[in-house]
Amino acid sequence: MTVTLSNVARKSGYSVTTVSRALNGHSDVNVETRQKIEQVARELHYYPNRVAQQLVTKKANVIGLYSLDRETFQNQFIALMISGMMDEATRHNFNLLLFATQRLHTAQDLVSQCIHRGLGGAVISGLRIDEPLLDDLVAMDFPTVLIDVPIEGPRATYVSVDNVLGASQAIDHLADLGHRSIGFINGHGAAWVSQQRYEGYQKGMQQNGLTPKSSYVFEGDFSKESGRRGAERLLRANPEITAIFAASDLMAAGVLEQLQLMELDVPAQVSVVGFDDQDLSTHVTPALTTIRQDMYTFGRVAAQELIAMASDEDYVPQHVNLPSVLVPRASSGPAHV
Amino acid sequence: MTVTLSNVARKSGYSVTTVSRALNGHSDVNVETRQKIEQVARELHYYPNRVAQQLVTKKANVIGLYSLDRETFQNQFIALMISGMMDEATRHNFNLLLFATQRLHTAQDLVSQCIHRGLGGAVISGLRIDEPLLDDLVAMDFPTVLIDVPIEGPRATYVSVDNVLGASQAIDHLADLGHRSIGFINGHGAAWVSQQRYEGYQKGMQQNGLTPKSSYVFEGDFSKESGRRGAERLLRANPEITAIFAASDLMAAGVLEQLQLMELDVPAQVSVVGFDDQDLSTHVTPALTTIRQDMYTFGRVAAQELIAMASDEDYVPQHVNLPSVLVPRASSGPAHV
DNA sequence: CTGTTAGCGCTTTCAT
DNA sequence: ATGAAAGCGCTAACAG
Repeated sequence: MTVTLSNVARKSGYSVTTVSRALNGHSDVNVETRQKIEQVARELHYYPNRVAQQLVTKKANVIGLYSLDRETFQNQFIALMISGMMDEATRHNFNLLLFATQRLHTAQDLVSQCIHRGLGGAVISGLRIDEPLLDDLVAMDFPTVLIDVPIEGPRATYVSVDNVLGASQAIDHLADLGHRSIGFINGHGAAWVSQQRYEGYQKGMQQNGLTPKSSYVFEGDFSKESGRRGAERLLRANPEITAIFAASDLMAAGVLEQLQLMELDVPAQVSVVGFDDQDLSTHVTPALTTIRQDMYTFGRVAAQELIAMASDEDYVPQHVNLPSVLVPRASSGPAHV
Repeated sequence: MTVTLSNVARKSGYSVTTVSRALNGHSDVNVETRQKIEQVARELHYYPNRVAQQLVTKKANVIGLYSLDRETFQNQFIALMISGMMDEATRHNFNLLLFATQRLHTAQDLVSQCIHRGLGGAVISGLRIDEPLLDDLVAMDFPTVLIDVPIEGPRATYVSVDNVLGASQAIDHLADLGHRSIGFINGHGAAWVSQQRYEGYQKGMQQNGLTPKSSYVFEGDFSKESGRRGAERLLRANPEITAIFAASDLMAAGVLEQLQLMELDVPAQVSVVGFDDQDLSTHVTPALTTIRQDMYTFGRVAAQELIAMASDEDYVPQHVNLPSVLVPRASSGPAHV
């Protein structure tokens, strides 16, 4: 049924070894021999059995993506990342294996599983900052790239934007528009990015001569509903607020919804800025001003680092800081007087 | 470095064979022996090498997803499907491998590649109805599940909703609200679903005693922009139109945008109905009335059929018709008089 | 340049 | 109930 090397060998009259070398482009094969063999291989529709290849070379041509947060998986964030990883993997003749899991066990188990599945490395997304196995993981000599978790080691690195900068860009933008009372709706504290964006909010306020009051900050959980609730709270407690910065587009969409409910015009009465620049930011009304992070590139870069590590023992992984870009749209405008 | 069967064998004092059988739950192993072996395996953090397993059993525990349309990949449609496939795969101890490719070569090549990569079967999404290799593919004795392409064979089937019904449900809903002039913005004709939804539109009109004029139909391409353009055309050519049914939520979002531009109130002046029920349908204003198809379940069911085929030579694949459900929201209302 | 031999880690007859 | 031996399809020394 399936065509193997020895089929090609028999039909071409050469040994399995020679056929293998010919097909793998080794230099120690006669040109004519190679051509004949390639010809036969084509006729027979031969494709190397990757499984057998992998078993013997122990060189995995597979990278994996672990997505820890199931809900996360369903939004565009991860879809774009997968897309980027896929492109990069394809380019290097790697395959992409997907896993979703609620929780990771020990780092050792995780790594064993990966290795035995033939993975050359794994991207892990959705890890909480307080995840106990984090430290073990970096010590593990297994190529790992983390998304939005600041970990570095000889075989581990991470990809992120500068979230402090990103958040302060948002505040700068609003301050430039004359806003002085700026509320902040953050994601849940277990995410590293939340801590960073909070820091960026503080920094942004300060560098614009504004004092961040603690009542200006609401901790949401990245969901739309938490954005809605946050806007309600913030505005009820601080009627002077003229702008809200939400740490995700989805939460910003919730803010928009709540403002409409409260019959507050955006941006005439309240300006709103999100974070991510997912598609939904152009679907809502008004279109969201937001801080863009390019998840497709996250995926590409993560895969790139992983493949480099998997292919070269000595490759030293690089932490990659991707740019965060302010995308001004209709949801932000001059502060009313 | 990695723990193998023979490590466990040596440490436990049994032969590789026995250890293998013990760990695989064969009945011909002494209970105590099994316990001892399991104990050692646990201590050593043993995990079976899937690659080796696969090579010898030729039973692939991997299924693949081919996504043919790159743009498609980036929307929620495919992300939810992946999520569903992943859950189902995990449940059955299968892995999920991802591929994106612009075009497929011959069916034979596709299948060879899959087999040599160790795939037990593949889900293919984004195939055009006129794809030449379709016929070969079903003849191929390789487990295949197609998404939204009506193909059936001994080892092939497809998953879809009844798109004719879905579209007619949309028209029924609008007709019930008193609309008589209903425009239709379709997806591109190369998609099977477009043909079906067109048929459903016609049928829906007729069964409500309405005559579908050809000028009421616009062929878009599933993009938001084409929805916007469609609304513009339809309304310019037929000012009497009071409702528009778009064959995707994204196009419906474009319709909404255009109507706002034209200062037509939704739903007071024009009602809008979409198709899919993606998240964006609740992000737009007003929230979209739409025909829901559950892509997560698409993924689960597709994986299920695939795994059943891959695990059992004799399993006869079932075409699965998932329900389409009208989800009434704010974008549709009574026809104005 | 080409072939012989060995072995990756595992499962599976076939004996015992 | 357990073990010895063979082999899945391939690559990698090592000879010649």
